[in-house]
Amino acid sequence: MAKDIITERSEDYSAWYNGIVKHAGLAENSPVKGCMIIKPYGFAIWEKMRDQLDKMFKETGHVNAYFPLFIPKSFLSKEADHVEGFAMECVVVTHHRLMKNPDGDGVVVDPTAKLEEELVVRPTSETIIWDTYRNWIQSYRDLPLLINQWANVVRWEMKTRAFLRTAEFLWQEGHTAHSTQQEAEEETRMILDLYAQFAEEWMAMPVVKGVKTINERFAGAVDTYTIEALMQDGKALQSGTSHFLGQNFAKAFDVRFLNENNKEEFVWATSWGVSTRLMGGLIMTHSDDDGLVLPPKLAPIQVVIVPIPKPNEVINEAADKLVKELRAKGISVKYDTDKKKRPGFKFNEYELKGVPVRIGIGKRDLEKNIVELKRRDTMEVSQPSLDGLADHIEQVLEDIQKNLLTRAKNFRSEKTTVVDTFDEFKEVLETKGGFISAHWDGTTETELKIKELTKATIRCLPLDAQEEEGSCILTGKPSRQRVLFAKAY
RNA sequence: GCAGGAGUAGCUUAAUGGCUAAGAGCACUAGGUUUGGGACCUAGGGGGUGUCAGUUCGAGUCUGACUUCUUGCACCA
Repeated sequence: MAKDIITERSEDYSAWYNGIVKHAGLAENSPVKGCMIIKPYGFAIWEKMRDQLDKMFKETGHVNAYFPLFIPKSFLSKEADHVEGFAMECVVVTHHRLMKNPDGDGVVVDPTAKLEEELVVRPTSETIIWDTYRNWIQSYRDLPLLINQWANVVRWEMKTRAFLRTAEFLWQEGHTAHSTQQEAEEETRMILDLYAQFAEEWMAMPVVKGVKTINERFAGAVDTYTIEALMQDGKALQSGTSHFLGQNFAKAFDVRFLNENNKEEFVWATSWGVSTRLMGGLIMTHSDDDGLVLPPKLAPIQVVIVPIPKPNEVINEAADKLVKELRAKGISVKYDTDKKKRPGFKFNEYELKGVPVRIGIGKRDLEKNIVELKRRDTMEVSQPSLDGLADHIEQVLEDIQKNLLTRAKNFRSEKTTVVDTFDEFKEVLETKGGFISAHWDGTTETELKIKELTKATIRCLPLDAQEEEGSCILTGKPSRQRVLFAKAY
């Protein structure tokens, strides 16, 4: 049991989360506030996410490119809403040289090396990209332009938490240009579906697809779509966003094209992204008091084989055969032959790291032609036969993947409450948490008032919401559909 | 950013302002004995207490600034 190492969830959820990040070897703090070092095991998980998403982007016609980290300060001022949204958290480069401190040790900024134009470290790349697209787009024949980039961005946040909100984070940002509004809107929605599919099929993290309110939408967007997930502590996590940008950036950066009728038009744009924040979502969707729990599709090690009590010729033979068979199926497997560590230690360590399936092989097992199999999601132990074991393990991995999603869906259902009065709303929020489905009169004023009174925000207007006459829980004004409230990360 | 709390070895932590030996457990190294859920024995190595400055005969213990983490608030993708 890892309970001596990690604080239990019920005791202190934040401490538990930090404990997982630290003790599962995902990340650690850096000397700079809000920045983190992603360690090899954590990065391996991110790589799996990245590779799959990258594949999905390419399958839908996108290509990768890379735009620079530094953006001329003046670019940020071109789209009014966009500036306002990001101005508060931009890191600015003002000088390009250090010098020996004339008054003592160390180095100081050389005051004579001031930059002509200050540079902003990208908080997102719309501005540099649209400045570039102006030159790339002349005709409808140049469209659509479907580009993605994998990059780091910096947003100087006041309050940071590993993966969930860091000053620097890794993400992908797609930036597309289209000749019609409809096509751009379809792109926005297509990517939203892609994100949702990824979240559910790969992360086993159920999400609600929806539209953001005006108040919550991306600075510079016409519409922001979101996938919202529910964490175990009842708080929501915005896990990915896809924006229909209209012609806002095209106008700000003067990106026009000649259409088929030889008429000049501004192009239509989208942008969309998911980040290392997904790692936080992954942790808080599945993990438990024994450590990380990973869905097999994202686990760097899917199966670990532990010789009991230690490797010997007979056990090695059985293990090597199994390793070979599993690898042939594309399953990543580790045979832990470390003689210094006893089985019990290894069991705990791999449970802490979230390895989905553990196989224990001992002399007694081999005599009976079985092994010991323990699955991480349920902690169930079984004794499958050595015959057809690789097939069996493959099945178990699929089952774990499925079970994690089902479990998370059930949790979300239990934690989604429909309320019709403000008293109920507050009651549920305090005692139960989770998503609250309620009527809202559609005004920013009411939204902000509810936030002020309860700390809950409107996570989204779910896309699958039924039209339903009702009255706003706060003002009693008429409403046509329920929206989803929650306290959020 | 504001208000509280905290920073001692890789981790968890001990040490009324006082003998320039900052103690331990885990981890690490060597050897040995063990081995079906975090083994045990023996012998080792590692820290000058987040950083800088100050008070003091004397600072891990007190003061200030800075820095990082953390809780709450504010802010925010």
